[in-house]
Parts: sequence; C-alpha cells; structure tokens
Amino acid sequence: MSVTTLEAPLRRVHAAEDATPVAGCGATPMTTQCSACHLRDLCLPGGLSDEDLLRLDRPGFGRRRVKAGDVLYSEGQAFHSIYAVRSGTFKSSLMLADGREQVCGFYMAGELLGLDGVAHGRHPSTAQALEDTEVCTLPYAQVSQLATESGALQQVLSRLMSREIVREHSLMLLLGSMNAEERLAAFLLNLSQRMAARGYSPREFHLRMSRAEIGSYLGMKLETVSRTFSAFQQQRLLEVDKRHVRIVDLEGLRRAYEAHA
Amino acid sequence: MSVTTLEAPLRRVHAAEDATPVAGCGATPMTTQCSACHLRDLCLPGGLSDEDLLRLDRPGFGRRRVKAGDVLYSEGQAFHSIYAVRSGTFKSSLMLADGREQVCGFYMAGELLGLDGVAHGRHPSTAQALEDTEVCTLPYAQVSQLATESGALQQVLSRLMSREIVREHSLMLLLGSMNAEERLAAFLLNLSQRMAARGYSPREFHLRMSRAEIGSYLGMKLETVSRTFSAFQQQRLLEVDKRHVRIVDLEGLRRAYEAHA
DNA sequence: GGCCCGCGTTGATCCATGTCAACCGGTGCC
DNA sequence: GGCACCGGTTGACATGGATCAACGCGGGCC
Repeated sequence: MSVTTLEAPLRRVHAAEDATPVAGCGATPMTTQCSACHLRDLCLPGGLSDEDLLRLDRPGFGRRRVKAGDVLYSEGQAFHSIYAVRSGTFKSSLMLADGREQVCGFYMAGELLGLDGVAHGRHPSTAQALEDTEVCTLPYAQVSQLATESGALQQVLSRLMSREIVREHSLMLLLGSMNAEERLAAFLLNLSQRMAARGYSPREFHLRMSRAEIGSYLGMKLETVSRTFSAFQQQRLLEVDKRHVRIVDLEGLRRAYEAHA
Repeated sequence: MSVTTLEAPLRRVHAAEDATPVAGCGATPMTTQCSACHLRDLCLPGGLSDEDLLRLDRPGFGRRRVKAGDVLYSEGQAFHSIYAVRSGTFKSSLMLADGREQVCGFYMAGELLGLDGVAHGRHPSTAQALEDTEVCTLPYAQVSQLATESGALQQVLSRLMSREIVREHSLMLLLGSMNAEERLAAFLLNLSQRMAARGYSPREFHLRMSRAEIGSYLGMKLETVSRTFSAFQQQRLLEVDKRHVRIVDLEGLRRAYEAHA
C-alpha cells in the first residue's frame, strides 16, 4: 500500500488494467468497489465518509472498456448512466448540422462523464475515447437512489455538477474573450494541473488529442494551434515535439495566460 | 384565476410586484409560497407533485428586490443561497484581471441563478440586475435538506443543474464555431423562445441588455453587434429600433442561424 | 432650456486568425 | 520496399471582425 512517489497510484491503475480480462467476453462482467479504487479521492467518492463510501460499493458498478476512437455514448442516445473514467482520455463534443464539431471537454482518470444527460433523459453530446480506455458505468437510477439515502452523497453529486458548470464558465471566458496565445496557455496550464493532481509530472506530458481537437476545443483552427505552439517554443516557454510537451517556463506560460494582450 | 391569454400570467407578476411593500424597510420580510406562485411551472417546482410542491412552501423562502444596476451577489462572495428570478432580468458574468468582462448568461423570470456556487462554496461569478427585479432567496442548506426528504425534488434540482450544463454546451458551440450572424441569430431565437414560454410575444420584445452586454455574451464587440443588427434589418429579417426588436421573418432568422456560412 | 453623458450607429482602416497550399516524417498496407 | 495516408508544420494570402473615430439621439440634471 505504501507508495513512494506521487506518480505511483496512476501507474498502478494502468498495470491493473493490463491484467483485467477483456470485458464482454462471456464471463460475469467486472464490477468495481469504489472503496478499493485508486482513484477514490479524485472521483465521485472524494470526501465521503467511510460509511458512505461503503454504500457506493453496494450496487457494484460495472466496468467497460472503450477502444481508441470508439464512442462511449453518442448525441441523441437515451441516457441511462454516467461514467467515471478509470484510465485513458475522452473527448466530449457537439456536432453542428453541417458537420462542424465543437469539442466541449476532455476527461481523464477520475473525472465524470455524461452529467449533461440528466437534463432531458438523452445524451446531448458524444463521448469518444482518444486512446484505449476503461470506465466505470454508474447507472443513474442507482446513483440517484443512493443519493436519496445519503445526504452526503447527494451533496457530492451536486457539487460535481456545479463544478462542471464552473468549468464551462471559464471555457466561455476563454472562448469569448481571449486570443490564441492566452487560449493555448490556459489549456496547457489546466492540463498541467490535472496531470499533477493525478501524480504525473506537471511539466512534461503527452497530449492525447490532435491539433484539430485542441483547436475545436479552444475555438481556433488547427493551423493556428500549431503556430501558437511554435510561437511558445520560440519564446522558450515550451519544448514541443508533436504531442510531447515539456513546459520549460511555467511562470512565463502563466504570464502568457494572464497577458490578455 | 382564469386567464384568457397566455400573456396574462407574467403581467400579473408585474402587477403584484407593484403592490408589494418595499423590502427591507422594517416589516417582516415577505415570504413566498411556491404552490401559489404564478411561475411555478417554469421555475423550480416545475413538474413536482402537489405533495412535493407543498413541501417547498414550508421553508417560506424570502424575497428580495434588486434595483437596476445593483448586484445580487458578486464573484468571491460566500455562497449561501440560490435565487429564483420573480421578475426582471439579470446577467451573470466573470471578470478578467484586466477588467474584461465575459457575460455568461441572462436570466429571466422563473430561471435559477447561482447554481455555480455549489461547487466551492463561493460564487464564482457576479449577478447584476439589468432592470428593477425581484427574486426569491432559496437558502441552499434548506433546499438541500428538502432534497434529502424528497427524491422528486432532488431529481428536479439535478435536472436543473444538468440543464445549465447543456445550456453552456450550446453557448460553447456558439462561441467556438459560429460567425457573427449565426451568433446573433442564435441569441435572438433563444430569447424569442423564452419570451414565448413566458407568455409574451415571440416576435416582438424589448432587449434588457446593452449592445456591449450582448457582445460580451456572444464573444464579439459592440460595434459588430450593432452592424449585425443592421445587416439583419437590411435582409428584412428584423426591425430594430435601439432595444426594441421585431422579428419579421422568423424562418429567415432560423436559416441565418443554421447557415454556418 | 440647454448641456452633458451614455448608448447606439456608421465609416475607415488594421490585424489576428482563417484559408489554401506545399511539404515533411512516420506508419501501415500492398 | 515503396506507396499512400495521416498528422503536423510552415508560408503566402484573404478576410471577418476589431479598433479608432465621428456623429446623432434622448434623457437627466443644473
């Protein structure tokens, strides 16, 4: 149980994942106990008492693997479950009639996906895996039931939804009032922070998404994303090689973000 | 109780408001019963059973008047309550360090304000009245308590938060992928629809916000908003006189929205 | 009544980002 | 092994919207 570096917990998740039998291949589907999960502090159970934590074990949430490029749910589909990312990365997006796509979020381990489906009983967005992933499936009826039994759990759920609202507020700020450099800086700083929270290095990481996906998320074209990466490199803020990013000057990047030029 | 036109319910709210004694002037503060409210179908109680509706009467939510230009709550302030708009219009906004403002929503009668405060126990945004307004103050602790007692109420609350997420998704789509004409068309169509839901004419209304506020919301400058209004007028889609708008060609406006030019 | 100020409109010009195109390196397939 | 394709980078050019500036209208205040 003892871990020496902050990086260990997530690494272990990946290892465990490798040992897991392939889902949907006949055997009883894998279930998950939140109380034993490495991600419990980041994920839904974060901050719950032991008692409430055990309550979450009861339903035995299922697991599901989603391969790179496959969709977890898609726009218009009936809403039954929310999903907690166990490993890997997802993007969620909306599609315009003419095929233009707006990425509205990237989700990594411990983050909850699909809360937007609660409103109208159907998923208003599509969630697609950017790499091979594994999720916990949390049937909303069960989650809802558990929430009626425990005020604390209900709180947590409300807080998570509210947090999603706050996140989107800041994205709106970004999309509505920032220029290309500010946008990319904000994006990288956010990623960096989330990597750190997961025990990875905040200064060096691998992007799971293409330039086009970053661009769609940030409201700019892929060429502009690429150019802005190059500009940051020239300013000695980053070292970039395709999807590998090293933040050389974190403070400088923060300044670029707050430049509001 | 019988109303002959759809416009009546809201008109009555305004009338009632005029008769209400000024808040905070010594007398016991006005309280509100959701079960008797004209807005009950639009607002928090929407879809609740009679039993649950009565439950909402119990806490006796307070009322508060906020004059044009005054703030209901501001960024950073501790979060205690959410607010239901009884009459008038609010904007909510975020501020950048350098003073740039991003309006992230306009709220009218029956809409809930402040849900973004649940996440971290402080308001991450500022809500300001665009005209003289009245709100119901719903202390979050009480709302939360009620939700533990009634699954249905909890559902409603979750659904409202989720709806806010969905709303912001589409705003992101707008900010990330649409041009000026599409943005303004989307804005007007949305307003039109909300006016209709409140029993007002969907084709003719008075804007409560300035060009600059519309611009901030839509991620464009006030001059561009003004020009785009003029362009729509030239295309015979609208008739505009300052803040008075008449939609001449609703279908045309829809096409402008879906043009994705 | 007259003045000032805030809001909205419109014109002229500029510039950040979009668009189009060429090219490069890596990967997977024939 | 070579070819085709995909993702990324870079350059040249186009353009939508920002910026700067002038002006008009109406309401509030002295």
